[in-house]
Amino acid sequence: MKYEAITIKDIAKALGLSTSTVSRALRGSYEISAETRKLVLEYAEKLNYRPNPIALSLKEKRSRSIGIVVCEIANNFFSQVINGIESVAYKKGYYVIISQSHESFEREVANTQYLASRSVDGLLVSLSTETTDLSHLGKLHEKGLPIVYFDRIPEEMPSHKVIANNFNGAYQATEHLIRSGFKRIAHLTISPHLSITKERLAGYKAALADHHLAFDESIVKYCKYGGLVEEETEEAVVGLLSLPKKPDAIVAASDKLSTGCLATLARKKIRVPEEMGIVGFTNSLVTDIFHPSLTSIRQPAFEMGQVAMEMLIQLIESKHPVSKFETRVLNTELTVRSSSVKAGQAAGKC
Amino acid sequence: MKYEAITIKDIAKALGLSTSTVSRALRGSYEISAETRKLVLEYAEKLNYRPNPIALSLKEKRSRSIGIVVCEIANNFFSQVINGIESVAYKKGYYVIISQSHESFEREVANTQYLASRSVDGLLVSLSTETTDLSHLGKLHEKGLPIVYFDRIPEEMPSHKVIANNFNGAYQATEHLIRSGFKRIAHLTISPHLSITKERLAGYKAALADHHLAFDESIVKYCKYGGLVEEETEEAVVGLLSLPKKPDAIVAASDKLSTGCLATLARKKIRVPEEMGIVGFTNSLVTDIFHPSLTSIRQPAFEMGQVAMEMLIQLIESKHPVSKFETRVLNTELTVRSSSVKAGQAAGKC
DNA sequence: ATTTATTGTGTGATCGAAAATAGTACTAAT
DNA sequence: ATTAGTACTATTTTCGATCACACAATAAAT
Repeated sequence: MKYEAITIKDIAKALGLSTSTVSRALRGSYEISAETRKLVLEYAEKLNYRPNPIALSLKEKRSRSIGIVVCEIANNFFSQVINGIESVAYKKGYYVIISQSHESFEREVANTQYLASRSVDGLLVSLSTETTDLSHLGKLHEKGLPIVYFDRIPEEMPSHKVIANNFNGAYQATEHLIRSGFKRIAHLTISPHLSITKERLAGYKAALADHHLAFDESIVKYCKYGGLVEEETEEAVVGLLSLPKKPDAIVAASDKLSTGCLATLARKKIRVPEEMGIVGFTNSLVTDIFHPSLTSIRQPAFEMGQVAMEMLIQLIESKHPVSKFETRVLNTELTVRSSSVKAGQAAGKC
Repeated sequence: MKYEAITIKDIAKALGLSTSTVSRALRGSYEISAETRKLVLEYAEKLNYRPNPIALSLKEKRSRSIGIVVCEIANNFFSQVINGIESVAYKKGYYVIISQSHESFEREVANTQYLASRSVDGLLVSLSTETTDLSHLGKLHEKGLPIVYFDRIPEEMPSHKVIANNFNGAYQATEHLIRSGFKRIAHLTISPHLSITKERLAGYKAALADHHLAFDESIVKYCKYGGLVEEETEEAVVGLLSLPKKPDAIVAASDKLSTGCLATLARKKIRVPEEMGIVGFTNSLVTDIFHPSLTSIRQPAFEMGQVAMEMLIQLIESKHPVSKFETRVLNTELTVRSSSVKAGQAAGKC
């Protein structure tokens, strides 16, 4: 059972022309007579002819499609990034193939290989939490496949990159909690080797230092799968709660960690923000209707997707091999809601 | 700048063999001597040879990949369905290409055309709200492309289909509100011609009828884009609130409608459930931490994806054209939380 | 009348892999 | 000695589209 499309041969045979004449007529080549062109175009239109992209890919070694590799699409941040990518791709006539690694290194490798061999013209990649070995991407880069990294980037790879200002985001979050009167602020974050983890941790530390609070490694909790596994978040939060010197606030470094944290605290009947303040990195659209509403650091996800796609197109369409690479840093945005402001305490004041 | 992979020709040249010998050796054909086979396999292994899927697709008119067409991936329900699809596809060695229509008929047509011409072996489709003309799908079906529809299905198209028991879901939701003491229950739903809208509306009506409540068309609000456009939901809810005979509860028919409804009520300072009860169709994982926590009808999204993919594989791998089609109906699940239960009122009793 | 442009169209190679077909070389059977 | 059979390997075609090149027909220039 297979779908059979109309080919250039069918048209050629039907009109008694050669395939190359038909091809040229369809592409509007100047060397074809107006009559023949009209004949071919009308017939092609009637039969709803579409050139076979597979054959074109094979011939031209390009496909006008690009591949996306992310850990999960069931995630506000990534699905918004993808929408940004698509908005630019659609305008420029590129098709987008989305694949998920589910935070598995093996799946990430399989996906990048598949996409590359499928003649995508370029890749947009955000690393899985498991990824430390980058050779699968290094090899593709060496072979000249354009790659732009976003969000979770490999520091040492020479390529265009787009990230949020994670340092600033975490700094803002932490400082906001300090100014709201919290004294012992924990950090709930992802796998320690990810770029975003390091950047956010650095911002968190800097804010503590600038406000003369001691950094305490014991209240930094790393969730290997960034909240993808629910129990992991619960365990981390419970771990914080059972410390002898309990924290009074948490900076959560991702969407799932923020919601997982809120949910765990609710189950444990910890009142937020009275007993525990929270600021979360999240791109959820429903932070308003959380209980309590969640003070959040929002990343410019849609914009990140747009910028990444624009950079990728620039690489793809560049006539010369590009060797000067750029890292774009986009600003985050703090929105104060109830989860970080105790009653009677005005936020923002010192 | 293009990625160059190793081909069968490179191997043939390097080893002084013909391409067909290499091809057969790689495929383990019996007619190749053990020595030659070993030589080729080892060399191919060393160079990390991978057959070019584009060339294979062109030759064999199949690609071991399938296409998904949904309106939006930034949606709990659909991203969970996709995960279900992927879980089966991965096991069976199929690749998955995801595309979004963003509720636009035009994009849906473009996506299906593109996927078909890219030699996907089959399609998994959930219609956009704009779609009424089905000829793009009809043509592909006639040409023998296997298609399985899920969730938003075209009733008249002969094909396998998977849906949730939308009638029952809406019936349960409505009946639960009635039993919780609500007297005038509105219905907030999607575009009227979608299958899910009709099924849910029928369930809603049936529950009203069975409990001797009158059906009132004026408190059924249709949101053309199903909540994709925020203002639309707000407008619908405000419309309900400004009626002379205001409803005291709402059954919301989708994820975005449920959260949009909660958010609008919060902004308007309407207390839920005291002034307005809500039950929402949603697959959100964070219904617990909504304020108030949201009584929900959950659809078996992951399972729906699995079933759809299994059905599609069955169509693809069938030796004979399939003409007997099946519609699988999966059960929904009602979880009672605070948004539908007034203080002092036990839910579930009559 | 012959040569030279110009214009329009056909032939065949190409992309990568697979397979139908065609050899070749050798052994075994008659 | 001739033929049949076996065990390999090579040649060529195929998939759909494009393009370099070849060539034919006509018109214009000599």
